[in-house]
Amino acid sequence: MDEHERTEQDSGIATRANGSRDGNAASHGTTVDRVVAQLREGVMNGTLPPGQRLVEADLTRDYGISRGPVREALRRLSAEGLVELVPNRGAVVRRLSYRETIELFEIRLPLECQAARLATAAIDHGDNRDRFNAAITPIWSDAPRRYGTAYHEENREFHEAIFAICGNRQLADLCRRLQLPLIMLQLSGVMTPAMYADSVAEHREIARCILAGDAEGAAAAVWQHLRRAQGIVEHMPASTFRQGEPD
Amino acid sequence: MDEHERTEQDSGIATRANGSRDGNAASHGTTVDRVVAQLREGVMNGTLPPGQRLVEADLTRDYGISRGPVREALRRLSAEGLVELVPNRGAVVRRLSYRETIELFEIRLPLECQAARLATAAIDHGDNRDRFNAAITPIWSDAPRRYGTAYHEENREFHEAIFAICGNRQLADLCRRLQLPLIMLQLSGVMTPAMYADSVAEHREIARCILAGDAEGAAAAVWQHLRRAQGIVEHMPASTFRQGEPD
DNA sequence: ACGCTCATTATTGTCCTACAATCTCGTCTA
DNA sequence: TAGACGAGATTGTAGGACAATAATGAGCGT
Repeated sequence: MDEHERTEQDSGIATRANGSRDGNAASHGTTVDRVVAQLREGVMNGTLPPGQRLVEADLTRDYGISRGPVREALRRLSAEGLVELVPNRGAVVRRLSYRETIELFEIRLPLECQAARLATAAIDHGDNRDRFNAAITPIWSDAPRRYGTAYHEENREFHEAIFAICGNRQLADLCRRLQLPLIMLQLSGVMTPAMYADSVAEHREIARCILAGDAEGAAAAVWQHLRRAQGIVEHMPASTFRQGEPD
Repeated sequence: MDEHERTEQDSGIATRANGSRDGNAASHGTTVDRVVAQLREGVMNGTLPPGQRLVEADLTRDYGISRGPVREALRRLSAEGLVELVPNRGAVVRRLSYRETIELFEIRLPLECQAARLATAAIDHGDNRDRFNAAITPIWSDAPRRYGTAYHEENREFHEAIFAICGNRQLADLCRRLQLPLIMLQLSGVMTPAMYADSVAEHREIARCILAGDAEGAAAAVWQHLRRAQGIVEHMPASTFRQGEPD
């Protein structure tokens, strides 16, 4: 249902087409927060495809704000890794090269393992066990998984459940930022039902270890989970990635 | 007028890799780069102590530039973790709480282990072995270590040598950013000669594993190395850290 | 004296305009 | 055809202005 009806404006910025699922940011945020949220949303839901240029002048017009906040929003998204800033050339929605994608997995692997370890250690602090159980209920469902973004969402929420109880806010933030980048979206496009099944089984194993207090088991399960995902990415068509690596 | 852009994601820029070997921004960098470099320098050498306020108006005056670049420099340093941005209050040189410090170690641990693994795997690519050997020669010296910043520098360069050959630029950048934060500086103030000896011995063990191709051994050695450093930090006086945790 | 409200001040957030610096691209020339 | 060149597009920076917000301190009543 999301069309490519972006042929009217120069840079096709999603003015208001998206249904702003996270309306909270718009409420008390500053102008910059609002713009960052909207641009992020646009990138995540595909309205702003990788490689799309983000011209300051267009953004000031589309959002009705001045260049100051626009520039700051772009820097912030750049720090998040969602857009790329080229000196004197402006910002474009980031497009990962094959190598960068693998590099991100090499970072996520040990990091999410650590998050799983810490989550296991903290599972009985406060109401962590209850919150964790509540957050991961979907993974126990035997209903067949829906394709694409639907499962992508279940996956994201499962990992988020781990970050949420790991007790290390900086680690959690870092993991979230590394998960954002759009590989996941592209990933959901090439997954087969069998792959979904594998993924769900791995989620269950991870959850089992965490709930049982087996930190190293959880870490190993996360490692295996991400390695398999990395394997899928490695077999994606070259056209998925940005070409022309330096080096 | 010309309407041939934005047809797809091939808006031309995507293939433009960053050609900037950003060795040192001071040379041909933009205004912002210059300010960032100077402020970073000030934070690292103690001219700007933790907690020091960085008021935009003062900086515009001191550096003779307008507010735009000043603001951008502060955001960039904030992304680096060197300054803290408080809404409507401005920027202050970051001061880590005890908990934040521990959290950073929990991130560095698995990350630097991974860097050591990757470095071991890449030790025989290109001239990595030669470069690595050249960079770590100081650790083999039997001369007694000098206190304080002198050893701090040797330590930093040793870890840098690992990052440099690990083959994962994003991981290396991340590790560097996590090392920056000023714990290390404060750390060098409380170390005894025995601690220096331990640290050097651990460096040698790490180097031995990497050169011998023992990835897991190197990872384990890095783990132990950082755990010991973390142990030292845990026993530092409370006054070292920022008080008053949010939460 | 004490605590509270309220004006004052300091500082950031945003807008505006303008110009310099740099990049892109089409055209013209040799 | 290759290369120089110039026009247009876009970012980088300057400078001034005002609004929004948080810290400060004075005055007030009890």
